[in-house]
Amino acid sequence: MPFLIVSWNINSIRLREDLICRLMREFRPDIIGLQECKSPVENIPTEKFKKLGYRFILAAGQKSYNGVAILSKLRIQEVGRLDFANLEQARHVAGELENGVTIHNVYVPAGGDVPDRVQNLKFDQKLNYLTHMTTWFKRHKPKRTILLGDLNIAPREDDVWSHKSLLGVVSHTPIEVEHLENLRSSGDWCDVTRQHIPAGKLYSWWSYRAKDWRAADRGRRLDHIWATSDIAPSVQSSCIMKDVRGWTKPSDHAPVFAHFDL
DNA sequence: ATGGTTGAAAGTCAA
Repeated sequence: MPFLIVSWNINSIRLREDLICRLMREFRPDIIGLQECKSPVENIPTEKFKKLGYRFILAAGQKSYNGVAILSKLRIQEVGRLDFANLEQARHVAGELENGVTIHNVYVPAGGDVPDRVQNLKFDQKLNYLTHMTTWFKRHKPKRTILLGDLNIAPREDDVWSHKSLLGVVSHTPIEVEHLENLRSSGDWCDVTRQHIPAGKLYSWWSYRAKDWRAADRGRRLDHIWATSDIAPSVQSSCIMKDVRGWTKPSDHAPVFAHFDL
């Protein structure tokens, strides 16, 4: 069964409702994992999504911050909303498709500005969040599972516009990369985007602060789609839709796509 | 070295 799955940090699901509908119309993905919905679940607009065929909606929400959702054309049953480092923040929702594939949608804490876990509580929480996730997946030994979301780490030199300039910048520091690598090995995960595009600069996020984000092109690949090694070979393709970053009133993140054929 | 923008929501806080 072929299906197209997307991960997209939407930076407000209410403000971006029409942008999500445009993505649905233009690319017709089967499943969309959203992060930074910034809305309580009861205030998430669902009518237009359902009219476009996305009848199955799972969400974890809170006021103003964080928030994740899965919008799906395929029947999906919620299997958990985990609070990995006990932060009491809506950063995870998981569901299971009828073909037995489990999808974890995660919004890893950004971690603040100072890359020091003593000076900066938010950085400490980010690393703790990754450690708790790692422990959880080691215990649960996932199979036929997809992990996607804004992981807020760009692990490789070619995942950032300048490796040298960003070594001390939260999102690309060695300790974060090490934590992400520990998470990756926790479930025998395969980064399916890099499986399909093994080399070259690749970004999913460009700051709002640049005068011309496209010309400056100072991006980072913070958004990821992973699959366990049993289903990773069934990925036909993966890409980041950079043009979406240039749509009217965009999110600062572009959506990541993966095409599976299971 | 610094400041630049956006969003939620009404203060700033977070990214």
